[in-house]
Amino acid sequence: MGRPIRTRRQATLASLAAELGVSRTTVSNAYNRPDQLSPELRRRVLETARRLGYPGPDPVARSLRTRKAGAVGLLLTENLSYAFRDPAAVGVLEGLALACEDAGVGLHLVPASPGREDVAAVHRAGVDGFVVYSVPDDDPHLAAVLERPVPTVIIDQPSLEGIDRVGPDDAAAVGKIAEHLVSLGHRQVGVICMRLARERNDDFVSATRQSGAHFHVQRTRLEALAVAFSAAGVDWAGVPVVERFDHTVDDGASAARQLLDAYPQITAVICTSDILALGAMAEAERRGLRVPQDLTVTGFDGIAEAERIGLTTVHQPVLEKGKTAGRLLLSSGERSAPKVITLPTELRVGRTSAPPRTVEEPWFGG
Amino acid sequence: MGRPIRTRRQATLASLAAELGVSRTTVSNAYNRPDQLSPELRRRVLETARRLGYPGPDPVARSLRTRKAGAVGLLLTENLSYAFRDPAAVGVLEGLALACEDAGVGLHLVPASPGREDVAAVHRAGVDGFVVYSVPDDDPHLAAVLERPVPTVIIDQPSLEGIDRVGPDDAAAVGKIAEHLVSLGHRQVGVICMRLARERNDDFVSATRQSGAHFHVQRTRLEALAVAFSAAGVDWAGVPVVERFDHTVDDGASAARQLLDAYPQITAVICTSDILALGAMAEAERRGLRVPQDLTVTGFDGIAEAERIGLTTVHQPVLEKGKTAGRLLLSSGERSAPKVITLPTELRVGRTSAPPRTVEEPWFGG
DNA sequence: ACGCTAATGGAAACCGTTGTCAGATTCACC
DNA sequence: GGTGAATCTGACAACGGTTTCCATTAGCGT
Repeated sequence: MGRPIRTRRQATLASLAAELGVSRTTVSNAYNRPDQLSPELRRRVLETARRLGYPGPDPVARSLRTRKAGAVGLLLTENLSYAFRDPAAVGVLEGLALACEDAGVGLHLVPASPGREDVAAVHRAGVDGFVVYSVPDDDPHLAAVLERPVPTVIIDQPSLEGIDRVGPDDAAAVGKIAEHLVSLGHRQVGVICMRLARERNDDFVSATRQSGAHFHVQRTRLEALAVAFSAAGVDWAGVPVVERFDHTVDDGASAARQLLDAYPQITAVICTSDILALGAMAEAERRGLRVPQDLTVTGFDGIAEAERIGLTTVHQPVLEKGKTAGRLLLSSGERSAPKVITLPTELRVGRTSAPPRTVEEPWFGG
Repeated sequence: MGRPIRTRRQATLASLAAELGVSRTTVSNAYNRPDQLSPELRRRVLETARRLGYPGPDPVARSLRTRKAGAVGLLLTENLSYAFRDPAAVGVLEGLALACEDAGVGLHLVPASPGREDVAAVHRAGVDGFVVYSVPDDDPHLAAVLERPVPTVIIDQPSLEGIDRVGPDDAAAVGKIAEHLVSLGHRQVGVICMRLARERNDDFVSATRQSGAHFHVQRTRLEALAVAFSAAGVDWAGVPVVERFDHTVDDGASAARQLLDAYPQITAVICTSDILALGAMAEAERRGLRVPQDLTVTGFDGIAEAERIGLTTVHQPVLEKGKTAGRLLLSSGERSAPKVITLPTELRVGRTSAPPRTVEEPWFGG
């Protein structure tokens, strides 16, 4: 047996029909509408197809004719590794893939080349719709997607007029963390966050860069922290924020180092992701700080590893996020009003947060 | 501004040409060959396109004509979550995605519906090639892929005639683990492995099931273990092997429980993945066994979390695996002989393996 | 003025299907 | 053997582009 040898020219539906002495319609029906022709003929068609090495109707031609690509596009952040190394992002991906699988459609990862502003890939993608996840709000790829005449759902992005959207209640979630820390007595805190814009800045973050951040989630979280701490009487302008462009445990560690070197009095490190928090914990250990006795560390996302080590974090339903987006997109038939879906988050207090050292004595000056 | 309102019928290249009073060729050239028409005319074309809300040439029609889909298909195991929850699999995915990004082509995840034997998705995928990863060797989807007249690369699969293949030197890798354990003095070992076939079996594995496993990697690893331990004088038939269909930390834990309940004398648990090993460690802790003093645990894959906790494991270059497969596929121009690429692995001894308790005394009865 | 070359735009074939609709064939049944 | 119903089949027109020649025009040196 073995696979058919691919000689010169591929067989087509037409050539198959000619070989059989039937019309193209009949061959097409043999594949797509078995009830439209006799079982006997169908058997003959399929057998001849096998003999001729005809692989069945060409998917592209079919798509053109039916105006259905059978796939949805996913536009991810420029840096793919960023997405794949973050379990939270992978969770979204998984949820989306599951929704697609349920619907029997493919998931097409659009190659959004980082360097060149090559939007062509967006134009080249044969898809019936797009999901856009975690790209900066000024990304040209996003603009290109919006120009395509197909339904689109955005995840974790600022609202766009007329576009479906799904995201967690980020502000509320961050509020829970802040409230937790404030109630524990922390007043000297530092923040480690992910990239805020497309330009690299592995350093402390100025106020203007904070408020001008192009990554919606990060901006929202920082703003919510500012609000919550200000409300608790902490001067937000005095709270150091360290940014890291790449999103790895090592970067979290180096950020923590930078933060604690400059502000040793800090009692709590707030990280805007669990991955960064893992790094912060490693750095704490490296410098002999006990967590949580000497230093409180919090994360964000609620990834599995965080749970295993007991990280205090805010859990968000990443799988649901992807699934919901997928379902929203795939169900977008003749819906009228665009939908906005907000998913719940949950504070999970672990073993990495405790009152600050200086508060160990019950009375402290106020 | 806002996005163009999609009234009745989409503009097409033809309608745009008519509006402009030029030929379709010219409009097409405006997009694809700017050097073929005057800048002035091109500007006019593009501007009119914007005005009419023409989103540029239809990708599907283009693909049909050019016979290039601009995407490669990825056929994953039936159960998507299985793939996404395993950092090793995600690493492969990442590598593949990176290779695709470099080449500017999309990555199309084929929805291989678990239940129904719905091979149609494979036929429906408009792609220029396929990568097949971690599917059982009797999977109908795999057969369907091989029937498509496009190049294919398989990862971690048994060799197929005429098909490019990339995989780690699994047998050698396992040999290193076995050798390590044997040299530490372990003779009473147990094994925890992933699913061996498409039918669920969350239980001990018979010899026939072992040798008849349809997942190539798992079968290879078990066989290599058998060889290595037999060579060391251990009767492989007496070594218990527990299988888990799902691939989660919890499943690893439950497998370890089942194993240790039945064989408390075991001194080392060999897991065929790090994820399972993490579960085994959790179970050891639960029953008060110290690792490695009371129990040695080893994994496989070398995922990041394993490294962080110091798991003894075999590291395989998962990212490279995906990248290599992608490059192989995308470079398959007029190559003659199919290539087989074997990637190196490396034993990483961590803090979870040590000599067995009973060997603490230098002399022990033989 | 004249021919030659380069630049520019156009006509038509083709990519491989699907879907519609009308016509052909078969068939059971009276 | 006639008749209508049921079942198949075939012709043809899209689907929305790309690409290979060709034709025209413009530029230019002499």
